[in-house]
Amino acid sequence: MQKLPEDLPECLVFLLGKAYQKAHGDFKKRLKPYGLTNIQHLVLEGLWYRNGMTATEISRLLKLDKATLSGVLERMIETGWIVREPHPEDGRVHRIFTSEKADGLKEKLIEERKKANRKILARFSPEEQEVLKRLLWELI
Amino acid sequence: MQKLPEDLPECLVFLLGKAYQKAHGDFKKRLKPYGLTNIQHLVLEGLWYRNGMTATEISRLLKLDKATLSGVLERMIETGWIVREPHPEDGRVHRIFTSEKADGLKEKLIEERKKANRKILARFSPEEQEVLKRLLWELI
DNA sequence: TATAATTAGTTCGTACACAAAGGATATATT
DNA sequence: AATATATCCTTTGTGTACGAACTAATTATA
Repeated sequence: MQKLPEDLPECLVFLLGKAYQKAHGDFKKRLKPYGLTNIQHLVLEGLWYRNGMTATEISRLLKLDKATLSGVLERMIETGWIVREPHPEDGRVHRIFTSEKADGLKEKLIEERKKANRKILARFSPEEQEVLKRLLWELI
Repeated sequence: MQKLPEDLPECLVFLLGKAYQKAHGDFKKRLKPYGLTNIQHLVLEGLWYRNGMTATEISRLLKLDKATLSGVLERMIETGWIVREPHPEDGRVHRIFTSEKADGLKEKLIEERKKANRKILARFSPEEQEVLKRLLWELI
């Protein structure tokens, strides 16, 4: 990247934004052939971890805003990645399950994420990889 | 953060997203009293570095999509943070300048960014801070 | 000099982020 | 039972992010 204003390149707010922009963009391209967005992929990974969660549980687990999630889930139902079933005991709640279409692609989709991750990390030594992960994890 | 699916916590795509989410959210709160968004603040910093840039130059310098920038600049003109002047020699081009309102708050606004940055880095040792910055920088 | 290619900027469409407010249902309190 | 409170989820509004198509103006080429 070219020269930047003042000490902006020292600023984590800026650096994290651009690093995220890059990683997000790379992964986005990988998912495009599947017709999935990054967030939709993340929701699937959440459901493969624990199928049948409610929207609120998904929101908490993946730190996704519930207002945002509402629209994401709606689109994923329309495109057949997930199904929604009413909760038998609580009329407010709907439980979310992955579809057969999604489950059929599970291994491939998880592998795409891992590939994207490996590509990002490829430029670092194993020690650097661990440090970076640890520091980012501490930020969260 | 609570327990997460599979090896997702190992994934840089995910970690960067959440770290960005956090840093962005913190800074956003700081800027709220000024009526500025994060991106608008970034544009001002860019202009304080080199006033009179065109939209395309700002876009390249700060890695902002030109379609996105178009709307951002429009709102910043409406709210009086910047002014736009036609280029005397090239009819396609408009040059962007910071307003007096913006310049009057320059020191405060830059200090807010630095404070946000220091808060993020506070949990790390000086060595860790440098490593984190270097690794993120290499990603970009 | 007519035409092609390039460049600056806008507009459109889709998706996400998130604050705030609202509707529906469930539970607790009186 | 009636009211209050809490929870689940959606809707609305504003601000990005970005691909794609488009206009207008400029420059290069035949």
